[in-house]
Amino acid sequence: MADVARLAGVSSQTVSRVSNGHPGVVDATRQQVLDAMKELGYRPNSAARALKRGEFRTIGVILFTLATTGNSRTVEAIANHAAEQGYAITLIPVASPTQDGVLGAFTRLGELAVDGVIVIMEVHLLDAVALELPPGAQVVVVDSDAGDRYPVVDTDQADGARQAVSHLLELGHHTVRHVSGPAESFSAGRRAQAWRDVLTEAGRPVPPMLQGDWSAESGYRAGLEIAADPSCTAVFTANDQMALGVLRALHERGRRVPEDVSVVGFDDIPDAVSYLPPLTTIHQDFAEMGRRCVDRLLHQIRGEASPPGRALVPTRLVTRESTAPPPAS
Amino acid sequence: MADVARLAGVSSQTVSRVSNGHPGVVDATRQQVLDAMKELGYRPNSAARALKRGEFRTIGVILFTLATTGNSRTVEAIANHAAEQGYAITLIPVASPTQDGVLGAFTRLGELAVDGVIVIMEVHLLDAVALELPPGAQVVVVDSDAGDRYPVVDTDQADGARQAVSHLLELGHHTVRHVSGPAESFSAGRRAQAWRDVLTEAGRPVPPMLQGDWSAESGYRAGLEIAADPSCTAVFTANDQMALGVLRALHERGRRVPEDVSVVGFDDIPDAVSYLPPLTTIHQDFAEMGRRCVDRLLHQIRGEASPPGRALVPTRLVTRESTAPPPAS
DNA sequence: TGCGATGATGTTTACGTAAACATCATGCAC
DNA sequence: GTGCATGATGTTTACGTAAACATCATCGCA
Repeated sequence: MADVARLAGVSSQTVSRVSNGHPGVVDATRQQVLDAMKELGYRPNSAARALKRGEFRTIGVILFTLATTGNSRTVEAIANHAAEQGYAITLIPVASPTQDGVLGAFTRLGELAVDGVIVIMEVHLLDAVALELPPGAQVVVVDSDAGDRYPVVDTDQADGARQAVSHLLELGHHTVRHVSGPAESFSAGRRAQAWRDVLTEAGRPVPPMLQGDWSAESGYRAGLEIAADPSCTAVFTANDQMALGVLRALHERGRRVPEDVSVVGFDDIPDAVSYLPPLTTIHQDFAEMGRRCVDRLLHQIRGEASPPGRALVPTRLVTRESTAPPPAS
Repeated sequence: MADVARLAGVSSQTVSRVSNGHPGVVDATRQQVLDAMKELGYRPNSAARALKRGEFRTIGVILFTLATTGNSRTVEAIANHAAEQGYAITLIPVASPTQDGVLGAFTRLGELAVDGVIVIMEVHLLDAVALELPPGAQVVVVDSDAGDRYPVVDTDQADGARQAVSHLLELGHHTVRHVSGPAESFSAGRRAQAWRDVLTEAGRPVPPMLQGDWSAESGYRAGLEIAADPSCTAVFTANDQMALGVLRALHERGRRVPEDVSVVGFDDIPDAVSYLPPLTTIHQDFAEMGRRCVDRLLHQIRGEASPPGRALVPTRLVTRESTAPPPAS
């Protein structure tokens, strides 16, 4: 910076003013400075900036994995929206969903250059360790059981699940089986609860729930059980990838979809339209989710009033070919 | 830090030594400092650290999208391995594969607090703009056409594609059609070239190539054309998601896989085993890829000798049920 | 016993920036 | 013409840390 100032024949403070777009610099001077910057290939040192300003213009995102489509799409949306707001995203992967893994991530996090953190993870896993945030850092939690401790940005999981199950009941199915996500997932829990609620409200029997882990493989295992149950005519899976596994199991066991069994997924990932058959599923608006996370966090960082409302991000049913009325039997 | 020093009754320099794990501090003193840190909730300020040390311990990853499975898995592997090395990952999403989008990303990048950058993108798109890196930042390019300008970490795309096509020929197929990735993708180009080479070397006809964009939807469109070509008995798609679309199209048109048509994908994403039928594909080792990217970049950052070899990350054929000998005809 | 070597700890300084304050020239009102 | 307001630019300082150097006590050995 000093070099630039010397070359432009001004003080370093004027260089600073130009580089930050402050007013009160005459055009001729500004141009001189800009020329000098260019000639010397000057880039402001972000560490020094951050030190002086007391903020990093960076948001940390802490999560277990990018392997589930929902997570990676959420992260992408967060990154895009944050970039628009002039913030960068730092990824904090947690090696494993164990205390050690989380602890390691948070130890790193404590020293990390972030103004705030978005947690895409079950909060109770955080409780296991002292949540040592960088001083002054804010937290927003995605789709989790944060209670009142942290602001939460939420998708309307329950409504989505209700739409899925209702859709199947309206088609005439007597009841619906559910392949849920992992027990520790709050989202999975809410989808399962809504499934139970709708059946109960409709006076239908609630068949045993099958437990998966979001992966297609786990869906396949659940699907084998479903295929072995001739009374089952409708399945609601907690995400699309598990639905893919269910479809495979049903196909292998000779049960046709949707003629014999209807299947509804959750997420509406781009691939779902290409499943065999194309999957009826609950569409999630990941972009909106990312936007809300970032907006909310920035509000907090700036100490502004509590962000506008706690409305849930809506979901909607997308009907494709994997659902139909039950067989006449 | 001064507060901690005061409370512990030592100098700030001793606090610094403890916080960085430097030797030469007696255990009793160290413990006092640690206690004081804990009591005051002290966290080192990473901006000041970075300023003093001249490095950020952060790697930037610049890419278009996390929506393709390959990208998100590569990023995850990079993040994990970087974390092991004490480095954080900053995501730099490029809004769109246009000059404006890339330019915007690089303008931000220029001011970003990173020691190096991993580019998961076609280099020729970077050429459109002045590649203004933070001073001293290093670059590693993934699977791209960087020529000699940047170090490249590469998967053995060509070998993978050769394995795929050879496998089909060995099963007895006369020739193989190819659904490629987007024209601007270097990886896609190499897979397509290898496909052409193998067919040519075997003295087989090279049928017209079909162009996709990595998405299942584009695979579906290509699949419809393939289904309309009764002479086609074998397809090699440049990734698994497009293979999913091809499977759907073939199924809709009543062409059985693998009895009528064999299909081979590329990537071996976890879902591929659950496709109908489970997909024969080329396995990529994304974890190894991520590791090599990070190692290579850190080598450069530290100014160490040119990293060990430029060996390609190997690929391997995973045979499942989507391939079989051609119909007797 | 004394002296140098060793190891523990303290003091000074600089990293690059931007806020706060100081200075200077210009122009306008009286 | 004088004085003062205004706007442009320069000077000083502090942000929190860690390297370099300085100091001090202790211990072993002649």
